[in-house]
Amino acid sequence: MSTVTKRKRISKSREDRRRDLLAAASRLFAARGMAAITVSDIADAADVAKGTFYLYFDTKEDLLAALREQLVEESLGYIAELASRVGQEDWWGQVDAAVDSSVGFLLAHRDMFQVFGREGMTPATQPRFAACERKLSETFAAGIRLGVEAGVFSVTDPDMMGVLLRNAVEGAVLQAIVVGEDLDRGRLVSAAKELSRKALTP
Amino acid sequence: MSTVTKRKRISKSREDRRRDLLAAASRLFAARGMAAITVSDIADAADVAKGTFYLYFDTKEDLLAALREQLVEESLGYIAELASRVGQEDWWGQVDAAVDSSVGFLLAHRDMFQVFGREGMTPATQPRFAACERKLSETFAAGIRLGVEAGVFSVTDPDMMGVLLRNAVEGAVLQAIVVGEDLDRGRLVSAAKELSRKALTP
Amino acid sequence: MSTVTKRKRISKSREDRRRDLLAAASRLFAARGMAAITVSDIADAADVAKGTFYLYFDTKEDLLAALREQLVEESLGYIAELASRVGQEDWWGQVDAAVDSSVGFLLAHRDMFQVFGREGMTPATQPRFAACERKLSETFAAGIRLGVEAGVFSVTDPDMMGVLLRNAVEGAVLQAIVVGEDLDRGRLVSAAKELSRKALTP
Amino acid sequence: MSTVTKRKRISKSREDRRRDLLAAASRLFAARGMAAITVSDIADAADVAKGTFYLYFDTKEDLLAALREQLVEESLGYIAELASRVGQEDWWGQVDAAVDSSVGFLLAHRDMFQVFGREGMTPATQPRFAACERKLSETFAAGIRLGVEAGVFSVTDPDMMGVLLRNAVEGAVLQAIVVGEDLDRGRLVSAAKELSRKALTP
DNA sequence: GATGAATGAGGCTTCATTCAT
DNA sequence: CATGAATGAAGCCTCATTCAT
Repeated sequence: MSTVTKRKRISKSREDRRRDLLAAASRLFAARGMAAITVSDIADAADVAKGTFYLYFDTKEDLLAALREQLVEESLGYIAELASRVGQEDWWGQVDAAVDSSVGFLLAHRDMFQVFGREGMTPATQPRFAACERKLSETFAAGIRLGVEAGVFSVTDPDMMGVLLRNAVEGAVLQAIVVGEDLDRGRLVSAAKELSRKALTP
Repeated sequence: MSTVTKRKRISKSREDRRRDLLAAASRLFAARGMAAITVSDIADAADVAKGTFYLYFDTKEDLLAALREQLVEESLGYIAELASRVGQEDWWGQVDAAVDSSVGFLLAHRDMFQVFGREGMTPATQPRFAACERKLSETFAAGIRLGVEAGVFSVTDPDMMGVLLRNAVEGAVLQAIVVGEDLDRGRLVSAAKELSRKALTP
Repeated sequence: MSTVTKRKRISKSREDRRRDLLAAASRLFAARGMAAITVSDIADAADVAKGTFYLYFDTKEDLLAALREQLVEESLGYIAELASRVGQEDWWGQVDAAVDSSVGFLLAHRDMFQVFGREGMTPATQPRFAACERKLSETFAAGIRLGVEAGVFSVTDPDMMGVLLRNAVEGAVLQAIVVGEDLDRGRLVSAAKELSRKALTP
Repeated sequence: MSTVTKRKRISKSREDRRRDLLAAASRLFAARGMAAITVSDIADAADVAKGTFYLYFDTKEDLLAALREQLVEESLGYIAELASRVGQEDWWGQVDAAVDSSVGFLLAHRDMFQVFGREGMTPATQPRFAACERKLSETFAAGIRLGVEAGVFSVTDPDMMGVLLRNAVEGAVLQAIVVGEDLDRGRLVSAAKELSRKALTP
């Protein structure tokens, strides 16, 4: 009598299964670090056999890429949304909204950022993210520049200020996520708004 | 396989050897990512035999820890230095100085930050760094608090503002380092000073 | 992974399906070598699902055996035909005919010989073929012996000469097949006839 | 208490170890067929750890290539030797000598021929051997042609006759090797000489 | 019957670590 | 001390075979 338990064969739609594997992987990566996770672990967590993994991804690296792509995709969506709001009437309201949505977005994808905010950004991997970050910074900068032109904001170097503000908020949230400490979201958002407003005030 | 190249037996002081290995490791990690570097690579780069590596470090993880400790140590030194300047007469000059030295410190240790800013911060590893970051934020916050008490600065939430400002500068520098793009240090420093001053201005 | 292509459910007679699979297999084996071909490849080439393969063969080895048996079967038929002509009046005509039909048979089954002339003849597999080869050599020898008794041929060791002549022709044809070079059939047949005749001449 | 037995670490010269591995591999391949043998089997048979195998060969395929090359090398040596004797005075003695040395060479390398006479000659692999066989046939043909020019031999198509005679002897020996039956070397050699002499006789 | 997603044993390969020289 | 060949655990991936639909 052995302890081996046979798995029930369950067929799922291709998309579902793929999602399961991606979700299992990001959960494990976030919890224990990419280097520590094997394909077996991922398959087990997704409740499929090891071989099944390879029905959905060519290699382990392929899954990584997919995870990366997923985050990039959603980030680009978020950036586009952000950009669409730029240049409306209420300039200071926009600043607040940008802070709010940034924090919201980061927290909504904490797992992914925990993974890629760290190990994922290997020399081999970062170009995709780098482009994304540049775009985000650029979006911030564009908003600031418009506000300056409209005579509402006043900044010496809008581009660099965009980079700094983005990193202030992003860094603070990620730090909290990675460290795993309880984040007082309210306090963070308030302080970030105060910082942003002051930064853009003439 | 592999081609054979004989090495001359060179005796160095224990400390020198150790330093060589650490330096080789951080260089390699920064260039190609931790996951891609083997003990062999490190030994080769330090121009010693693989076995020699184990005369200086118990395990590969041990070297990692040493590298980590090295960064933490230097960071703590830097933080202490920063702290020693807090509370002097010239409040705004202190702000500028903090920005200058932060950027300087980060750039001086770019390799290490490139390594640990990414993959090194595994769930298993971060507590040491976390403590360090907390200390740094706390030092910033202390300075701000004193300034507020002195009636020079005005901030609603000094602690959180410390975190935000630290991340603004640190994030901007690290982003540049990781991405490898040319950083216009002058512009960054100027913008960071502008941001810091505005943030603390009543 | 892999792109999905739906197949139409086509019902064929059991024998036809089996033949399709065998044909597909021998084609693939001949082209790319047995080791490189998977059950999937065979199923694809026969335009059926992988599972269908197992409705016609218990295992991959089972198909191999069937392929082997097929070749053995046809070889035995050919040998029987050869044997039936032994002992007729025109002795030298028989020699020529044997050469002609040998070359013809080998070329007609080039694929199979290309497969089994090589990898198929694993230690585990050859006994079936060995028996076949022995029978063929024996048939040649019998013909020679009769000719000797009839006073037409003259050979010291008919059995061994049968083995040698068989291998001369078979080897030359197979070499050409395996190498894939253009075989000048006419030249080969002429030379083989010259060799055979001289070998048996007093 | 477990049944695990530790291997004693024994260092050997690079060449010796390599030879051990090649020898172990060809022995196993000959006995059980290439497809059935794993790197583990080879390492075990050579009494080294699996990892050690990769200190001497990049991949399993690399060992195969080395084995192949070894056979090709020795074959070329043998061919060169054969060629060096062509065109001496005693024409018929040369014929006998060629038969003798052919049989000797084949038997001396039975293991290798048993391996490569079969599975090794995969579509991917044969070009190297093909060139070798062509060279051998060509050497035979050259000898025959010279004899014809000298007025000693008489053959219609020396090239093709070279191919046929080579295959007669080679095939007979290999057949015996592969099948594993006891070969009466004396009878084979005698018959082969008779065949060769008759083939070249005017 | 037919299908192809799912399974998991087993092969190949890497690399941290050990140890005889 | 230094060396680097040797070790073997462990990871990635393939593919023959099964089975729910």
